[in-house]
Amino acid sequence: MSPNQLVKQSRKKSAAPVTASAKASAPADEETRARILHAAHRVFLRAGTAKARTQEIADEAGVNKALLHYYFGSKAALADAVFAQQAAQLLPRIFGILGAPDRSVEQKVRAVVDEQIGFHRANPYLAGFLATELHVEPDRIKRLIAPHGTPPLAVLEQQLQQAAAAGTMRPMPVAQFVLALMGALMLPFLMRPMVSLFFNLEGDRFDAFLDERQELLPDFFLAGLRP
Amino acid sequence: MSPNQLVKQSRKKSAAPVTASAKASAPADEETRARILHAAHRVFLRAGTAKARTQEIADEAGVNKALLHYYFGSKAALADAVFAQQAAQLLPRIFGILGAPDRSVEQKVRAVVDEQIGFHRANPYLAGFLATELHVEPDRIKRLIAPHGTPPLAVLEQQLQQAAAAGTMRPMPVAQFVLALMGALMLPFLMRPMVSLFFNLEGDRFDAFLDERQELLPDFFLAGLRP
DNA sequence: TCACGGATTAACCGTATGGTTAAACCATGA
DNA sequence: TCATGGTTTAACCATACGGTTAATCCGTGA
Repeated sequence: MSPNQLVKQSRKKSAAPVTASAKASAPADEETRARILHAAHRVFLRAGTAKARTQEIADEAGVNKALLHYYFGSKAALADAVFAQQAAQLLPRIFGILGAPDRSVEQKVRAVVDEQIGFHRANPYLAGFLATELHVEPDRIKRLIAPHGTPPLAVLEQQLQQAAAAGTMRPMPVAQFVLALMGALMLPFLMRPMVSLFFNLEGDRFDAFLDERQELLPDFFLAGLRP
Repeated sequence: MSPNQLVKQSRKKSAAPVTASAKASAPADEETRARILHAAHRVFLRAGTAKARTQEIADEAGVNKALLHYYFGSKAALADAVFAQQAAQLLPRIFGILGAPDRSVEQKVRAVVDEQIGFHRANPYLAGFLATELHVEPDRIKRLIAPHGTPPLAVLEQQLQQAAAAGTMRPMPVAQFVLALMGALMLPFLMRPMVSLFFNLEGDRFDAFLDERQELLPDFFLAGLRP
């Protein structure tokens, strides 16, 4: 599943300068657009779209504030673009691994734990940003993310069902299992300040905690699946 | 652990009307203060403190906007009060159950699953609110929540260590286990719109999913602990 | 070389918002 | 009954903010 498959095509009218000039894709300066999007990404992820200020984005992009509107039409539209981009960066990683047709359940669990811990370590604001935006504007995701033809986890579902039927695994609906696994992986990032405070994981210790987690979680979750 | 033990005492100067009149607790109308706090609670939890408007809180409390400042001094202070109150409502439930001295690990896991699913069902915005606020203002929790003398999970930690030493359980640090469990319990609420969309859990189906979850998670997590 | 048009900017605008002020209200007790 | 002081309000204020406008810049093709 490529990221673009997830995102509803929306470039249809990305706020052209009043006169709806054609030439939809790649106008002269696609690079400026990207620079703005990048700046918006940084600012929005840190502050959340509600607290973020367009001026700050413009500054960080090194352009005039009016240019944001020239390219994206409004703060909300820009926020939509960033949200869609971030969701489309996270979800395929999860579904791509867990939904793969050619790996065992065990391989998938080990792979997704490694991948996700690495990913959120490298993008520590992403999970919190998504949770924030989902909370503040719950309907946006329906507007922006396209439903997919076949459920992306159909293969994993079959694997779990067959193993359950064969008696080699505890019966467990995919959704229940995947959401347990993802919750365990994401919560430390979603509530990092609280987690750090209560489990004494400030600074370096948080990293050590993640190393240990990467080690322990796969076996733990696979053990949970044993009958 | 009572809720109040968690919250740093802060009433010391709750923005009295300039003349710092003594009479700290229960001035004439403690009830108005409570009504404002209640309204703030409702508005902040739905919208997050950044998007929430003081006017809306005043309306919902049936008072003039100036009264918010009379009682709480500023929007930020009011937000602090709500945040502290909400954190102090969630955390003792978890630590109270998991840290209890007189229950087995199995009893604790079963109890906390029941309790938390019920609690978040009844307070569906709380988890998202906490995540949002932690993300947007990561330092607030250190300012508002007092560190506790003895770690609240010391007993559980001992139980896990003893069971590991006896070979009846897989070795598992408390933090790793508790954060896996809490993540599994809270993620559906933290990212409900996304979860609902991708696992087809709109409306009633979400409730059914929670019922099923309440049934499955205890055994699943206890199985994960088996050696 | 110059006209065209997209890209970019400085300056501006209306308003929503958090916060303040001065006055009115009202219960209490002297 | 009236002075006191905590409580509440209507009206007001400053400004931060998202958005708009009109002009300028500048590469390109005729």
